[in-house]
Amino acid sequence: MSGLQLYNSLSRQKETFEPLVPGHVGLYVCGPTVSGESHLGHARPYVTFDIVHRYLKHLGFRVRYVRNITDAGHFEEEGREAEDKVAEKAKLERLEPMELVHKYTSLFHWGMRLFNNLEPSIEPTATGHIIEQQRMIEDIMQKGYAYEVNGSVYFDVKKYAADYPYGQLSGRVIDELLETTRELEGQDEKRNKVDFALWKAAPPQHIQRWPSPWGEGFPGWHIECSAMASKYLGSSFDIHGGGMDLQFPHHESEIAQSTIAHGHAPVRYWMHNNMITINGKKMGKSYNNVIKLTELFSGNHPMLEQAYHPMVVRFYILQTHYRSTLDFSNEALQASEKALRRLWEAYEILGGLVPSSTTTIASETDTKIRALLTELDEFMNDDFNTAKVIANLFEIVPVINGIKGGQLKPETLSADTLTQLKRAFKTWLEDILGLQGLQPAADHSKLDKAISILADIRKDARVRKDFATSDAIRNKLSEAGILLKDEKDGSISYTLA
RNA sequence: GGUCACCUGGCCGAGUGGUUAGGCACAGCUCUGCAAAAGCUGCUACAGCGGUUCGAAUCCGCUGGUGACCUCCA
Repeated sequence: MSGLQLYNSLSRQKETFEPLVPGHVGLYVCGPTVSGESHLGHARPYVTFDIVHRYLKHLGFRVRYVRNITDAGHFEEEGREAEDKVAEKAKLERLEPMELVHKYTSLFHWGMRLFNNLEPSIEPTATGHIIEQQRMIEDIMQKGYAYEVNGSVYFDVKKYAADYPYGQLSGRVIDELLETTRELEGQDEKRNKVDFALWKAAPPQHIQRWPSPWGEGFPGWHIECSAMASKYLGSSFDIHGGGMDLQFPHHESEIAQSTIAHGHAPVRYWMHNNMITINGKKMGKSYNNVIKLTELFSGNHPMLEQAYHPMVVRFYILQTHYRSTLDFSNEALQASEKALRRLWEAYEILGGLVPSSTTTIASETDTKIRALLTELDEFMNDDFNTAKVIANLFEIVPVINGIKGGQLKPETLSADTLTQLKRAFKTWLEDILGLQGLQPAADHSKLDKAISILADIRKDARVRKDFATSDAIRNKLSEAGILLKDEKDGSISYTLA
């Protein structure tokens, strides 16, 4: 078996992963609500589950990864009447709902691509599955766990809780929920405060609306995920992921709905990533402390000291375990940038190392490298501990640099280990962690030539001990953002700042 | 108010009851005309107070602090 252990939010412990269908994995992740721009906080689940996706593939599973686009607009109940988030924003921006949704979907995809997240297998939209959602609602009503009031349909949580275990995932106790003193307006229609809407009647001004057996309206908060997950992954599937903040009520409601509709719990393993915080507080719209991806990548935000490359952000996310909070700071991002540069440079250097012809008995270092590589699988199998994987890769960096810099003899590594090492770095950095170099892949051949001309002049000057000239060349290039390095072998290399 | 987490060295962060996580920063050294890079070395912490234990940052309790969820939220 794979030996993969993952933390199941449902049981609150690590469990051995065993797919329902051998060799196949069904993975569902709650996607974005495309009524606005994605921000740094949104980056976390999609990077996290991209790693899950990639690693499962690496283990040889065939993965069907479904990630929805919420484009129907969940309504909000804090005001007097339900209002459609999407429609509301559209009015402000004078856009058609579908136009708005399209714009932010595109922007979301743009961000995902920059993060080098693999595409999901299926990316279903809520608006594209109205029929499926209605069918599911009807089914639940027939089974007696939902009721209609004034064109809206609500799920009867109290009744459900009497017949099935409720609140397991989020640790809620139904009686406590019922007793909550919290008063929310516009809840008169519900039999109990804990009930949630499956279908909501659309007020006249509501732009998004669909005909239904209960009149014109739109789907409730949670039904889309259940309907689409079961359509594409089956009534029972392996892994459902999302942010911790979705555990309640979203995921708890999904479980209840699906359990009634299908007669059994929908998901075997629930995975939840922790939040990204900023100054210790969760980054979120309601806190008004978000940094949008466009701002992050451009540096155009009062809290940002500079722009951050998407790969830096990805790396920064991966340096922490996904179930820990991750605090944003310029210092942390900048540390990640330097670290990633060093790691990637070592990776490139590694590619150029050639095995020593000298045959030697395995050195201590050689043995250590092999051990470090072996551990990578263990770390990843232990609930996707990318932080430890990266730590081990960093332990290897001085060996690579040492061989290149001459501090270590080439025969320190056996040919076999070197081959393994090269393959491992490729596999782990590129395939599993999904990292890329920071240098844009643009064509630099002309720049290369220009620099090499300057480098030659500088070399001449140095031979003549005309250090004034040589230093001037280096310093001026440095001001232009081009850093020259005199290598030990007399060659000159450069990097772009 | 209820439920549940978390509190690690200058900063970010991993963590198993007994062994240096790692990164960034910093200091010294090697290399270098100088620099950069690289290498080596150093910096050894676990909120406080009790308890369990031969031994606890790691288990238990109390106190303090922070946060999340309970309402749309990744």
